[in-house]
Amino acid sequence: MENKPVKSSSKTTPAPRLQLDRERWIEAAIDVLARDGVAGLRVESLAKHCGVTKGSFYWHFKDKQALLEALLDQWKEGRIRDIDKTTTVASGKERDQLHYAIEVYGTTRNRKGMSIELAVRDWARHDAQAAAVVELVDLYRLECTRKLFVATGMSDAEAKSRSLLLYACVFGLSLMHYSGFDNNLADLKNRIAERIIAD
Amino acid sequence: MENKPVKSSSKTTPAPRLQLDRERWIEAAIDVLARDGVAGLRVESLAKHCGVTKGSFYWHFKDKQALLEALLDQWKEGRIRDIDKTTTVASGKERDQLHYAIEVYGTTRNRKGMSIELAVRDWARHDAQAAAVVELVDLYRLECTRKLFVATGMSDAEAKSRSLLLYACVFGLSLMHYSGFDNNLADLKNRIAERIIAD
DNA sequence: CAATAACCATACTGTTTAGTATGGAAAAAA
DNA sequence: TTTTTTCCATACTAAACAGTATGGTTATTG
Repeated sequence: MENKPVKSSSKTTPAPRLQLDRERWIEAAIDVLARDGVAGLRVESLAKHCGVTKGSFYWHFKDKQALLEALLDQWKEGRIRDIDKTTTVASGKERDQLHYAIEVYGTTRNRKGMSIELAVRDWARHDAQAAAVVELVDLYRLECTRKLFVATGMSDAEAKSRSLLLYACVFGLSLMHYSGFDNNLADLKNRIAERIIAD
Repeated sequence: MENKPVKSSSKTTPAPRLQLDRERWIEAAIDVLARDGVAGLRVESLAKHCGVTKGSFYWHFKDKQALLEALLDQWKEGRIRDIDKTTTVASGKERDQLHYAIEVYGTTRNRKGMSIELAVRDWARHDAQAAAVVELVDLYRLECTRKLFVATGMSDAEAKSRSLLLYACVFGLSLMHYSGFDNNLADLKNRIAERIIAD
């Protein structure tokens, strides 16, 4: 049926090509996920996007559900890594890092990442597995920034509320259409960041 | 093709049944929208949900697109009415009303309303028409709460940033899975609300 | 009552899916 | 080189879907 990538069934070298090709499918799927959401994830169009037919797909994956699960897993791992990287900082620089955490998600360079984020969250509204992964990632995120806030001298309760406020705001902003609200959005964002982080 | 509801084609009484039945379809569609999102809106299942067949649907609507447009229009009108009701308040009570605006969306009683909100916003990510409606509603909302913040004595720029922060937080919170983050979520929410509203 | 319009069911068409069965090419192993 | 494994194309099935054509039923109007 499906191939366990790493565990080579024969004796000598574990063929690396297997996992690479599977990764290729997942990467393409993430592209589609970012652009069209889970509802837009169709096996045949995905195969077309990869330049093959779905005969290939059903060799690498048992069914569509298997791809979705691999997708969730991939996303989870990537997020954890990214959160670690974003919230690990030298002592004393915590406040700067919190500002950075707010800004990263707003930049156009991270547009695709936010699209995936929103797609997964919408997915989680109708799928228990996706919801579980989102919850895990959210709790990890909240915990990491909580520590940063504590390091700036806040009480634990206050740090928790700030941590929650920070991510709620980041995701909420990406959900809204406010470009016409003001002609100095940079100033607005600065004020918001200050409000979230400052004492 | 399609029936213009109010404008009665004959002479005497404008039959009220026409518009009522069309409303009935739209209401059912909003139910499905809240539960399954736009992708879950299928003509036949919707008809089943109404206890009829799709023969009825295609009498009331030209096609699926016509229903979607009616849906957006209905949502827009409802939102504007609700925003007016929520942000119109006696002078001096503005701060209380801002607190109320935050709380309403969080209550379980408004769970369906928030589901629709999120469904429409996800819809807007792939559809220009929906995006335009969301932008209109967002700007209206932001403007209304901006006035409230100004009434509490803030500068215009600060009021704008608070207004944006308020709704970003409200929608962002509904997007996150944080119930396991703390065992006193009420305290967390109170702190957040204070942070958004207080000087 | 007769006739017209409003409303809906049934029975189609065509398209798009997920998934299977099978065979064939290419590479690795024997 | 022969054989096996890997990998993919082609050709199906079955179901879900949007939309149409048509006829029947109920209510409304003349």
